Amino acid sequence: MKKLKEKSVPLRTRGKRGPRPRNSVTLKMVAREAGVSASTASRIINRTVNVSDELRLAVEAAIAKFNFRPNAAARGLALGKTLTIGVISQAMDSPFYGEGLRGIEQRLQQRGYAPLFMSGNWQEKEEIRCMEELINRGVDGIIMFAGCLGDAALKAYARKVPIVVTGRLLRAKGLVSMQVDDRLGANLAMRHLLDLGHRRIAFVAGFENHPDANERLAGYRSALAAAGIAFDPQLVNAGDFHEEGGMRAVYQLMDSNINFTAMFCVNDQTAYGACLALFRKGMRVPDDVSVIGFDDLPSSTYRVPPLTSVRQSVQHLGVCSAEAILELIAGRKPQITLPPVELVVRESTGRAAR
Amino acid sequence: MKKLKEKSVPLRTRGKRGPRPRNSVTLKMVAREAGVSASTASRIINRTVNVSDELRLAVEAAIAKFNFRPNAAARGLALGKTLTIGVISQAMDSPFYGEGLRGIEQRLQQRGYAPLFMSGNWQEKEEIRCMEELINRGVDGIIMFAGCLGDAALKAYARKVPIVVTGRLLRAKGLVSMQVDDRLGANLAMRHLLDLGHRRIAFVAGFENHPDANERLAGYRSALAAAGIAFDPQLVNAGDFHEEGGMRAVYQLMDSNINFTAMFCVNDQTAYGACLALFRKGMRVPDDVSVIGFDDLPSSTYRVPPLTSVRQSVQHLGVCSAEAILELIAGRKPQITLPPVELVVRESTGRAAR
DNA sequence: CCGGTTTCTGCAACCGGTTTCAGGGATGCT
DNA sequence: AGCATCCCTGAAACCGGTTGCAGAAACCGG
Repeated sequence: MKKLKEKSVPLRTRGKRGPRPRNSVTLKMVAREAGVSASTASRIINRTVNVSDELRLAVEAAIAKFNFRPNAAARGLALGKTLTIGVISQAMDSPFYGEGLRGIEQRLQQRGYAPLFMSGNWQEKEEIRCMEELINRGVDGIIMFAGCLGDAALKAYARKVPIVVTGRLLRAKGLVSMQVDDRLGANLAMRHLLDLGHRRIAFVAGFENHPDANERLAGYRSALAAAGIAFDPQLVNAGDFHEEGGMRAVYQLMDSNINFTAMFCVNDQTAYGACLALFRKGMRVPDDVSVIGFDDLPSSTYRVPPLTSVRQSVQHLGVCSAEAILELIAGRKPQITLPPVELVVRESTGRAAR
Repeated sequence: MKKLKEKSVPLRTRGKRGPRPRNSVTLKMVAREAGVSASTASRIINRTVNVSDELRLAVEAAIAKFNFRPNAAARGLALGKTLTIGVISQAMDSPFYGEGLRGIEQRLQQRGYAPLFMSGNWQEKEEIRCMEELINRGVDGIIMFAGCLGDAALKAYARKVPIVVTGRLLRAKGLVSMQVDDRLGANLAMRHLLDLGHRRIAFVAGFENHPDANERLAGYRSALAAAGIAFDPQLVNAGDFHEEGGMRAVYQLMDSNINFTAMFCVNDQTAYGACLALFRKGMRVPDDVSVIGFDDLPSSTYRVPPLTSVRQSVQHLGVCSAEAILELIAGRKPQITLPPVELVVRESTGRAAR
């Protein structure tokens, strides 16, 4: 039975193995066509070393002829990198995240990277799942776009893969964080309302422990203090960063007969909800109540009336975070400066009524 | 100088090659820990064959101990599949696409697949770039979510990789298409306006050669015909599926002193623009002009006033297309039925004024 | 007690690239 | 001419998994 003493006989004669699902134009085929070895072809493609013009042209011709494009998985395996960046956001259909994701995609594409998006749906557990999945897939870096994962967990992950996180400030090795100046933005908004003569200004907050939300609340309070107006807790309502939260806040204020002539909302979506609730209650914006948001989403330009907001260019934030993760991967210290927040005055704010 | 006649001496003793960027827990390490070979470990992980309970437990323990997760690139290379689906849309920050993408992501995730999103920005050239890039990356299938790539090119790609395309109907091998019933939707919208007594109904169209847009226009015309109203080309204006197009249409109509009491817009974003332009012109919605959209984007619920629209559940369309691509990959014939379009009456439409 | 199955396991080929190393040819210098 | 250098190029190891094949062990009946 042991007829083969020579066990290392090559099995190449064996029939084709699995199905070959991809229409594979391989490097070898290109090399053979050009009359060179695979190594040389690879070197020409990656411009690793100089080769004679003759061979270069031959290989380039073969590539063009076959329309060859190197297999990304194989290259990723060999190089230990995938040219893919994992991006964790909360929901793709949120206008806020959509804009940021667009910025990320745009910048990454310019550098030959592709984003792999995953959504955490505002749940820490889901975010962890995303993290693990992205790491398995061998992404070269991860952008955590305004997530709710704890700082400690994030730091732990940062030891396995470069991470950029937005919406909070955090220092750790292999991690870069960036946050817009929420407090300044809130101050701009409040100063605008105060300048218009408003004194009873309501604030619709976000989730309790959300860093951005807290900073904006802090800005609200400091602006009031600077204007010599006492802080009235009745004027502050919890929201959820969505339209529903804005609506609930308005109903609550009005049902409690709390007086106010202006509302500062933690983000634009909240402001949209507030506007709708005011409309339902028969109040006109801005004649009866001024409303101001935060983020300046693209759609805010087209609201009726167009919404006054604090612009933070979420798209630009996306671009910057993409830039940062690439720098981090390259082993450099990212030196990113976010554009300043600015007030965009439109038609949802006006002089105080009384 | 030729001291080695034996050229096939293994080079394993050579120092570590490239940097090893990933925190690599490899299959081999797990296998060694469990006291088995890599093959056995692989078989246990994939449940390819039965192995003794003893070994199974040992391997499982080792996996847990190291928190091992197989490298996706390597597995993809070996298997010829990547558990990744390419998704081409036009822009991530569009509420329309955002919703669809969310549906796709949701469904794919349940099946262990991950979506790789790329945006074509409404340009055929970009879509081609996306296609090529996705194919290079070895995605197992591609979902083309309402793109503008030509039918012929699409069919050609379908021979290389399974494709699902939405927004048009197309028959080809390895390709599945799905389209909502635009004509019926347009009919529903028009019947609603006609029932409210409107006779001069403007239509804001989309791009010229866009299948969805054309179908909706056809529905507009057929509904008019059914009601015995002559088609007036003056009432039809070109749009761009965005707010700007809706605004331009309103300005054009009013500057030309063309009479109308209602507007049917090719999609919700166009309707948003129309509402804003009407507001600027001092017209009230719905008292002076009724406005109806198409898509029923989530934000339409929160417009002031809330927008009447034709619901097509873009998210569900996303879910269905994800379902279809998975079926296609599995070699089955997808049998998908889209939910019917339906009219959602809100407050932007009312009885005709005169 | 022995040959024939059946079940399990390991070796090594393979996926498609990248990269090290060594060898050959051309060139430079004495 | 002789020898060290430098530049190119190809063979083969390697990335981290999967899997065909065959050998070993366990099981079975006669």
